Amino acid sequence: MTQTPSADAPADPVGFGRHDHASCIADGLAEAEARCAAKGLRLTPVRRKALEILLQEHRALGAYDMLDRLRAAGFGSQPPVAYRALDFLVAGGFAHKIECLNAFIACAHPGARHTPAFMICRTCEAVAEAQAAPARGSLGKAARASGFAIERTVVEAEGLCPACQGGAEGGAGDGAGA
Amino acid sequence: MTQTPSADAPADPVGFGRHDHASCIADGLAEAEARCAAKGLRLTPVRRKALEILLQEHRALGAYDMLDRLRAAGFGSQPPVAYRALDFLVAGGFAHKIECLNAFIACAHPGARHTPAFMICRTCEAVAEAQAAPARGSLGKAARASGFAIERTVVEAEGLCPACQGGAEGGAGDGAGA
DNA sequence: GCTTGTCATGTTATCTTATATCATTTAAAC
DNA sequence: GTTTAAATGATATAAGATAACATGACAAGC
Ligand SMILES: [Zn+2]
Ligand SMILES: [Zn+2]
Ligand SMILES: [Zn+2]
Ligand SMILES: [Zn+2]
Repeated sequence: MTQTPSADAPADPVGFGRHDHASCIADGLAEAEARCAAKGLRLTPVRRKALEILLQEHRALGAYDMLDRLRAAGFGSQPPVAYRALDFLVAGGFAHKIECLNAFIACAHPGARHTPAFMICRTCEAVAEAQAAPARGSLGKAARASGFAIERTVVEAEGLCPACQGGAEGGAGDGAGA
Repeated sequence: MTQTPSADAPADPVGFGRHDHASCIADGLAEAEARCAAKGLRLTPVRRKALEILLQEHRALGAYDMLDRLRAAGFGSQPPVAYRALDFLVAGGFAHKIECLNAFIACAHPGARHTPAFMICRTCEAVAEAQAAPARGSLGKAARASGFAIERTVVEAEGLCPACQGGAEGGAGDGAGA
């Protein structure tokens, strides 16, 4: 990674808009290799390939899509192959699961401890990862008021990415963003 | 409902702690009947029963759990029976889907237009619904910065409810709530 | 070198969640 | 009463996920 986002930095939603995507992939893989080496984790061929597949696109891939691609790359072809690789990547913080899609995406801020939030375009399926601080807003207020101890948060927003708002698919150019 | 929460009201997470649960059910059903009558929706027997089943507990029920109970109540026994009833309830705002559980729960604030947030206890599975304003916090900031138009948000927090924090299951009494 | 323990992979089977489709019934609209 | 739309019944299948067990790779210890 060429940047090291701090936990408090405003979100940097790569994924919408142009960027040097080749370096997304290269940086992501390099970062993963370095972190695995540092932490004693084993980035085996199938795990590395799974991460590379996720990094190739800024959208979420279902486990069976992943399985198809792993099979095409010469790895095993049974569901556990994909799920095990994905479990490793998620556990290590190299990928996230998008709950409302039952699908997986490479982490855009690896290395930093963070609570991700996702913006998911319902038209082109692009997904951008932002930083959330849900425990600081109204959710945190409700949790404190009721005595609930938050351990993990899922924050996902469905809507339209900039590129998909021009056409006939949306209508609400401003919408809930306010 | 005996209360009419405004969109800005701080969350009122019924579900943890004691309350008059009989009125949860009665009020929920009455509210649904009134709203269906007002909006021309048809709260058929199976839909009404499904809502009653959801209202009976402050936790999320899987579609197949729902199907079992509907079957026990004399309704059809095939998956679409449960999914159609649940789809109706969700579309009408009488229930919500908890994405990280693939399960459904009765809405605790029916009538009010709201963006729900859920606190889910990983031990006792209790679920409390609070109000979220994710578009106002860091997610909204990221959306505005990138031009993303939010249409729907999923906000779910996993953790420990007050009752489950005493025992050996947690440890982090303060934790991410801050 | 061989044993042993650990982790990863290969494979089979099964389970859970969800939807497509078509026939039939019911209820509203005219 | 006929038309029309919505809801239900029923069959089949798709999609997502895990349990269980056998096999293989590899390093530590002897
Ligand atoms: Zn990129
Ligand atoms: Zn991330
Ligand atoms: Zn109650
Ligand atoms: Zn609600």
